[in-house]
Amino acid sequence: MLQIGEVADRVGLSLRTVRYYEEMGLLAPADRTEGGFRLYTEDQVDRLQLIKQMKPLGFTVQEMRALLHARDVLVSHDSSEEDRQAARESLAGFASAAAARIDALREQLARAEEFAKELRRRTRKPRASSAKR
Amino acid sequence: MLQIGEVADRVGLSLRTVRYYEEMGLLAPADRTEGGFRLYTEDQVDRLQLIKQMKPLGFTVQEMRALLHARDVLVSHDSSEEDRQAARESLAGFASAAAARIDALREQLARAEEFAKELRRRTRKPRASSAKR
DNA sequence: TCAACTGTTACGATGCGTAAATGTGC
DNA sequence: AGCACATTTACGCATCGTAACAGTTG
Repeated sequence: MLQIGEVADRVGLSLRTVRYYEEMGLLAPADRTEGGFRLYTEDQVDRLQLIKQMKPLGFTVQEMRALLHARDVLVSHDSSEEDRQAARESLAGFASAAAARIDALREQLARAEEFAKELRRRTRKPRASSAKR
Repeated sequence: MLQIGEVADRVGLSLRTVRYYEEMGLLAPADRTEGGFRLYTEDQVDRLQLIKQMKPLGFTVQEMRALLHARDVLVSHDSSEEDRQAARESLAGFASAAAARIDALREQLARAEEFAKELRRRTRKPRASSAKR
């Protein structure tokens, strides 16, 4: 069982963020010490990693909660086939959303590269001040 | 001279965003009508385009203001050589920051793709329920 | 007992969205 | 005169950062 500091360190999130995700219902600590310190299992560290992977794709916390719920249903061994089916559909939705966002990211990247290039161009001191433009 | 709606449309920003950037000191309208309507020049539209290009790289509004200021110094014909030099250094800093963020974006993209793939994998209904894991 | 860690609470920053009530332009 | 467009003001939201102050752990 790990304390929040260890967990945050390993996943690369701040304590605040971990607590925030808890507040938002993404993951509650498996246990607490007598004094109230949060205690986490390795599984929960994985869950946090998953969350951290989703974030850059711009999913909101609510969406992440939904996705995690679907995952939970699929992972659990005692969920009905209907639930599983719904969960799979939910995941499929997220998968295509993720694909769309990845495309957007790719476009962003391309434009950002253009921009950076332009920036470097402006940075170079013009030789003979042949003011073009 | 264009009104804010035209400008926002052409650049692809909301009115709110344009006004917000003004509030933050990124660009003031070149003029106003008698009644107070903001009026912009084509140059200002370009400036907004530039701002819009920077945003995806995660620069804060303050950073954008600094970068735009540096650009202004370089573009202006009556700025001292010291100012120009400082501006070039500032731009160089932004250029390397941009490069770093582009690298980060690229990494994000790669991980996002992994993630999406994983998501699609979970989505497929397992054939004979050979519960692996 | 001390240092390092954690707890809760709460206010702040960023970047806008979104009304509400009103005025302007053509 | 009408209707689209604009103005200011202001509150709301997501996602944390950052104290402040107190308690816990080893």
